[in-house]
Order: sequence, then structure tokens, then C-alpha cells
Amino acid sequence: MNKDIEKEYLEKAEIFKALAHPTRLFIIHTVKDKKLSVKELSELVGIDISTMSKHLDILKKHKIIKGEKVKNFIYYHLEIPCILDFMSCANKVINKK
Amino acid sequence: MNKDIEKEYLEKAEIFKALAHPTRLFIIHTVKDKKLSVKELSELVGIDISTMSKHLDILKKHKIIKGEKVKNFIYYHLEIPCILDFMSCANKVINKK
DNA sequence: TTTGTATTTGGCGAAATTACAAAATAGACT
DNA sequence: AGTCTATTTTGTAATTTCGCCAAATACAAA
Repeated sequence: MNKDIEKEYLEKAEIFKALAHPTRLFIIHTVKDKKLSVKELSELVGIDISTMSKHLDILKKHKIIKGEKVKNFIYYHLEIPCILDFMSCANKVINKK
Repeated sequence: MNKDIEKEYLEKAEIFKALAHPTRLFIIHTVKDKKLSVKELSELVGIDISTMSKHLDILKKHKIIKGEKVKNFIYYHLEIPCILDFMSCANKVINKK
């Protein structure tokens, strides 16, 4: 495979990897219309705060979500809404089984 | 998190996982308009046939691609074209950086 | 400056992913 | 049946991912 093409698919695969975790999908759905802090999100999911912080970091690095600091808290919200369109296709895949 | 919701996100994450590999993204793009065998695909990418077979199996299990047997060969083609729509959003994510 | 709360980072073990090589299957063709 | 080719399965090693805990930071408020 061509080197440039290979790099392109590698880059795209990184994005899918960022989405390929139930907690991170939950985050995306949850912060699409509310802004929530790390602590609030970790309590909603029921995992350690440090684990949640790492999940958020992965989404942040890909600029899928963005955090804004308000007082002591960092409130996260969705930056790339088109990601939600993925889900309707994902549902088609699920319903195929 | 609610058990049903948890299961839903787990199921969706499985699909993203299936897509989260450069070789599998290459497969999807390549079999969207041509039908190719395992051997042909492995040669195009430059990986072992057994490795390619496993990648195809992952996509097959999710019914993202489908194989049809013709003589000695199994030709694969894309079953869920809406997956391609994912890519335009993925490009938006990439261009954000 | 000290306290208290929110978030991030580092370490570690368990589990999952990936690749190749070798062996096992499947089936077309003689 | 026997051969040849395509595909799948098994075994194994290297790498990555994930979750918790503990320690480190960040910073608002007292």
C-alpha cells in the first residue's frame, strides 16, 4: 500500500479508536446538550475519576470535545456534532444482526 | 449508568472497534466498488494472508462486508454503504488539528 | 499562606489486539 | 483418490488498552 494512503488510514483509524469505547460514546451523547464536569461524568458512569479524566483526554486530544474552565470545574461539551450522525448508521449495523 | 444504556453503548463501541484499524478502513474503501478476494486484498496491503483473513472476519461478523464464493475464491464487497458517510465527518475531525 | 476540592499523571496488573508462521480445511480440477 | 490453491484456525509473542490506586497539580476561597 502507498505510504500516503497508509498514513491517511492510520490517521482515520485513530479517530475510530477514540470513539471505540462505551464510556467515550456515553460522554459524547451526554455532553451534546449539557455541559458536565469530570466529577459529574465519573459519577454518572460509575467509574474512578482518574479513569474518566483519561477518557476525556482522549476525546479532547482529537478535538471531539472541548473543556472550558469555570471556577474550580472544567465543563465539557461536544465540538463535532457530526459524530452523532455516525450513530444512525451504527444502529443500522446493529439491526442487521 | 443504567444497565440497558450500558449495553447499548457497549454494542455501539463494538462497531467502532471493528472500524478502528487502518487495514479494515482500507478494506471498506476498496470493496465499496470492486469485489476482491482475501489473497488480492492481502497483496494490496502487503500483509500476511492469515492476518487479512482475520480482519475480514471481524468486518463480516458485524455484517459490514459480505463475501460470496465463486469457484475457489471468496469475493468481498461492502454491505453497509452508510459507513462511508462516517469518513466525511472523520475528515472534519482530522482537519481540526 | 493554608485549606479544600477538582483534575491530571504515573505505576502496575489484567485483558484485549495484532502480526506472523505453521497446521488444518475447503473445494476445484485432473 | 490425489493434487493444487484459497481460506481459516491455532499458537505464540509483542504491543496496546483499561481500570484502580496513590501521588502530583491547579487553583479558588478562607
